Amino acid sequence: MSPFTAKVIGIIRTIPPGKVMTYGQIASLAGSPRGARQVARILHSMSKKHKLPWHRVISSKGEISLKDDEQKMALQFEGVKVTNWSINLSQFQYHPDKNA
DNA sequence: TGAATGACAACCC
DNA sequence: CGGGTTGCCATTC
Repeated sequence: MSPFTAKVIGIIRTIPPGKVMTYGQIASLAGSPRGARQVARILHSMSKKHKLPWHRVISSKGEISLKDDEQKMALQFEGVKVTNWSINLSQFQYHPDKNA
């Protein structure tokens, strides 16, 4: 467990319903702008052990990676329009408040 | 300790 | 615009 991992988890937990974040964005906020893959690995490995809203984490193209029906339905339920596994980032990507 | 992996991202053709 | 390849970096074996 590295500070990066803990930070990534913390960031994911801050994603509000109806919003999504990309791996690269999360990785960047976590301190590793190139660590998008680690974010993916963290989700893959820790999501079950943590109560992370991993379904709000998508690829930079605004698409669901797993193409999991549960994830898609969860997002739609929160208000995110998921069209053919794609999401309108400009409309649903979450921009964290630097003021926090 | 060293090598391989991976829910990605960016670049090139 | 679409498809394929390379780079990145922490985690895992």
